[in-house]
Amino acid sequence: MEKRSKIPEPTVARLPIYFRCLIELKENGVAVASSEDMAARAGVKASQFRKDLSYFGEFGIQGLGYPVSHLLDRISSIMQLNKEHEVIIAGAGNLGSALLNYPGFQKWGFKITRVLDNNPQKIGKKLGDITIEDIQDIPKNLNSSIGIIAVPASAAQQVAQTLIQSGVKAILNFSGKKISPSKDIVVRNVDMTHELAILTYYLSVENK
Amino acid sequence: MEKRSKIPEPTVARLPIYFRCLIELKENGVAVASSEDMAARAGVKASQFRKDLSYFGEFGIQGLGYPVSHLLDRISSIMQLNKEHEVIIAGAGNLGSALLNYPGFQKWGFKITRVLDNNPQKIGKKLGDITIEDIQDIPKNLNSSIGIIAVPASAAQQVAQTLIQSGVKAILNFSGKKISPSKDIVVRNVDMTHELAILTYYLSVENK
DNA sequence: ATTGATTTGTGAAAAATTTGTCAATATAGA
DNA sequence: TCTATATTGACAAATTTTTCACAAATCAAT
Repeated sequence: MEKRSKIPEPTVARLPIYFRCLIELKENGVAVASSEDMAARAGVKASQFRKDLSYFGEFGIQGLGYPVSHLLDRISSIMQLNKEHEVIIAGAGNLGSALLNYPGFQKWGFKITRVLDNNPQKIGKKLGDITIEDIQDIPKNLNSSIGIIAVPASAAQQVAQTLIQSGVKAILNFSGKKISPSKDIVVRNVDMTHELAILTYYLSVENK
Repeated sequence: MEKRSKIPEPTVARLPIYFRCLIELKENGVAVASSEDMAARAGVKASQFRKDLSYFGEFGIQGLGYPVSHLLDRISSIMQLNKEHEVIIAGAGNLGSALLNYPGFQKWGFKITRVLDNNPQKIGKKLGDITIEDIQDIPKNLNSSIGIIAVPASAAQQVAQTLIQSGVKAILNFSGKKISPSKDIVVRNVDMTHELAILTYYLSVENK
């Protein structure tokens, strides 16, 4: 595992889409799918699907198509979805709770192991099976490499630092506040307010 | 309002980032900011910031920079963030509740006016100030142009249809299921599971 | 074994997006 | 008023990403 550096990021972002399509096909008992089939399901061009895969190897059979099960295994392995990942959620508010119970996570192998907060009212309370812990008391070397920031914008940077200190290597940030980049830490930002704003922009151009 | 068609979508997606930076600058009492300042805050190159703005007009003063307040007004108006937007949430589960209380929405002028569900256990119950309504009973002509889908994947397509029938023109879809595109309806998908998968991919290439 | 119908993988072309550069222009100070 | 400094807006170049198009490969049928 060393040479697959320069994969375009749009390609990486499409892999989960393909993964989802393949699961569906497998559940439907489809054994083989052509790039046209896959592309139609995924909402992309067939040539794009083939090009995307080509960065990782050759998975198809010319004249036939792609063996669903095999391709699923391969993409699974490329994205590391063949193993379980422990995830820490920082922020036991509405969003944190929603994420804890988000059905998709478990299905894809993401297991929430801890929920943190700094509110004394919440610390010690249970959220499902999990007891909310004081974010201050978090040990240094956890083996969760993924952290989710579901705290208010004002606390985001501080929380990020804490997570990183406890060994988190990848952060999914819902706070809306940009986190100043740290070496070797991968961050993705999801900003739901931005998404709504993008919608209203397009609404206004549609009704030109 | 008619000619601003071909704006690159990455440009549109950056406007909310600029918007957020400008709010911060204004709150800090900064009157003028250069493209360098703005770009550093937004995490982009200065030339990109200027290029992005150039699609919409000229907002800066050469030798000086951009008057924060004026630029804020302009971007506000371009993105329609100078008016309030009514939003319907479909799905009164954990995610729906989280979105209802999401502090960012109100601040940017998005007002949740209705929460819908199909679960008889939930219909009639209150969620904050809002009474959960039966999604079947929704009238045809609401003046909310934005709907949020926060239901399980299996129900997503059906719910989308219902929302569209009641006048929704833009959909923010959290279900993970692709919604088959309808004419004149803008859809954006947020898939949190995909985001985690993208993180695990990058984790594995980082540790190459 | 040969033919015909498919469909992949890929190199090259096209399109889209980002970045660099600089003339034009505004401000502030002498 | 003139000069030095700063910074925009836009054009051009560079880079990235998508799309095209076709040779090579596989299968099924004769």
